[in-house]
Amino acid sequence: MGSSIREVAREANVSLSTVSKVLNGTADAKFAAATRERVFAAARRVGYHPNAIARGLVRKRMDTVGLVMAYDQVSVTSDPYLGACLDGILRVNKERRQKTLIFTENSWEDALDSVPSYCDGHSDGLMVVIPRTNSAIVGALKERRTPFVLVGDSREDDEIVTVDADNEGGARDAVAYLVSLGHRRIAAFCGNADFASNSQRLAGYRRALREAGIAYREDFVFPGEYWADHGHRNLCALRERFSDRPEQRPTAVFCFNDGIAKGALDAAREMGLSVPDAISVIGFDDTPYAATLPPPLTTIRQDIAMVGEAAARVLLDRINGIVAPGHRELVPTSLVVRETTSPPPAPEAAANG
Amino acid sequence: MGSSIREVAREANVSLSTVSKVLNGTADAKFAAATRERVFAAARRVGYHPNAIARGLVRKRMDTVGLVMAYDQVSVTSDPYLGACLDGILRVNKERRQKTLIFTENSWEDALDSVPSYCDGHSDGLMVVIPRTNSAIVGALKERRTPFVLVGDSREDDEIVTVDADNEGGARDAVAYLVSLGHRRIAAFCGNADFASNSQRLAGYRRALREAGIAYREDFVFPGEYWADHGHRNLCALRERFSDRPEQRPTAVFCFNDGIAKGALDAAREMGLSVPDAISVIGFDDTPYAATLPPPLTTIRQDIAMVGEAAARVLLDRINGIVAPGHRELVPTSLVVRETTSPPPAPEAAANG
DNA sequence: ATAATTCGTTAAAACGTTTTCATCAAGCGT
DNA sequence: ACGCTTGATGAAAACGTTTTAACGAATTAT
Repeated sequence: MGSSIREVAREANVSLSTVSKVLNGTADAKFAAATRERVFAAARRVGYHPNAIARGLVRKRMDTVGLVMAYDQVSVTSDPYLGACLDGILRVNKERRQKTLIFTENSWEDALDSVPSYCDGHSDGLMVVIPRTNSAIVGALKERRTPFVLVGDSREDDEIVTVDADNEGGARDAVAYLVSLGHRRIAAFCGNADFASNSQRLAGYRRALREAGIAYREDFVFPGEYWADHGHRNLCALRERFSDRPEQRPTAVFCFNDGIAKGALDAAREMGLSVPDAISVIGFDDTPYAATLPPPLTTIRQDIAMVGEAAARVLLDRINGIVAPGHRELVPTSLVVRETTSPPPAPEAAANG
Repeated sequence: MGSSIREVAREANVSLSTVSKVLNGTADAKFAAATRERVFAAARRVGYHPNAIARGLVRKRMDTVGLVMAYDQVSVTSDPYLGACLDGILRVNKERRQKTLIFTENSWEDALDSVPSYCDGHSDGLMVVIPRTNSAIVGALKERRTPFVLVGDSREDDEIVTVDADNEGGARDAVAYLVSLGHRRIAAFCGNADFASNSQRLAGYRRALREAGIAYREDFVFPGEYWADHGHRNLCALRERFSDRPEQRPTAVFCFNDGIAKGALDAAREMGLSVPDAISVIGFDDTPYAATLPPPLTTIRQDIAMVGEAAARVLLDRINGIVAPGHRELVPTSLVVRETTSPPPAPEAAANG
């Protein structure tokens, strides 16, 4: 807008290329101090600032990265994951002088249709926040040249780069902590099967058991969704399932998120089951309300803003060729011990001791 | 990226311009059905999608609008205003097929330096979320050609367009409601003087008094900031100021936001002053916690997501020349009556009746 | 004194589109 | 038959930069 490089050139009595090179500090060409001064002065005089589009066209760089989010109803206020992620992304993009372009869709089908538009050269790369296992969109993205990273997914694929919280590691830590307290029979209350996080948390659960030399039991694993009522329902189901053989009953349950844990806590209270004395409960996410539950929830904290930061950083490195395809970045989680976990009840402790 | 219009032209055996016109459905030129079919087929075959940058360069339109936010610490998660606003903006931009470009800054000084970059042609227009009265940035924006709207400001200026909640109207409604309950002596607990909302809420306060034929009294207006402790402090100051003439004491207080109201409520409780029996309190914003305060707060609701929607809509209309400079859009507020307001205590009622 | 190098600068191509204007053939009215 | 419109297409300019390759002049080396 405003004034073009032409006016600067005319004003400074030099050629277009001279203006461009002086202003960009191009290394290969050295100009006389007088010339440079003249160019600078002219540029200032006419209020020149380069047009990003023209520059982008030739440079094939817009210093802009795209953020693709597709939820049923995208809302950064109502979805704490998106909000935190966005915060992290904005933070590093600002620091690295990148503009952030936002694409929101109501569904992944919509997103699939929009892939060509994401890859139209406007963004130098894409961050795709995609908590569900969704192959169609990934396939479509692979076919285009625009580099991208998957956020909230950590599938193993030599061609793509992913950034995610270390769901498997976190789950492993959760279960290992229960084991360290003396628990041997640990149930798992799963989330939605089509969420990438779900399979990873399940993998972490199995790994912890394996590391502890505890056999994996199908009947300790309860499918569900990432909602409180599934936690409630599954604790009931668990009590029901082992009603005839209480000595077989799990003494602890690893809930795949804090919502499920909350539901389980509610159910326990209703059944008169004391937590953690009768049964230990551990969650995942460390959502804000985890600390305020009765009792305050032991859980695994994942810092989503940090995931956002990592995503932005990795994408930029990918664009610049520093990170190669196949890179998987995991943001560490941490165990937050509160009041829903304790050693298993006495009979169990005796059996173990 | 991918394939350019050239390949399509070659593939379809037509000229560049033919491809462009057929694909864009340019009205002025009519092509033979066979030709069009050939072009479409070729485009599909080579997976052609136009390069947004090249197109933008000639069209001078990127179908992209910029969002400028500068807070001490920009965070859409921690600042409910930004988050809600962003939600609204994203909603209408998606609907209107606009990309949203986000610029965050740590301060308005930084933003001032970045104005040229905001106006580099990358965005067709800007939404500037600027709650404080800040003339420097507005002046800088005015000097450039990029159209912009101010969000969270409603200054009167023939050259600029603004979008904001109707702070003045809401404040007027708040005070008018107190008047309708029978109050005649109504105090005002103000927010930060440099916030645009503050002067408008003050104006609304004065207008309501004027409309009710009540004289404006300097000693009823308490300066402060948009924080709870200022509400606390000011209620104490109010009691102190009128300790020697209780019959002159305000019977109600209009707090310029819910935080201030919360502080006032706390102070009243500490002083053993019953709300609303001894004194009525009304807030502004209807923040989520307003309904959970003891007692639940009567307040003015402002729907910030709607402000965001209006901002996006108005900016687009401005870009398209539908809205002219000088336009001021006010998003209506609404009174939410809860339990902190009632008619003034008996002596006052007797004096009035 | 001539060739080779360096220095400071510029002309022109390129980036991938859209758009303006020109072209050519065919149909049409007179 | 002749100019005039209409219909279908293409050539070339434009958008505002960056970049490549080249230029002439001045300096240095031979």
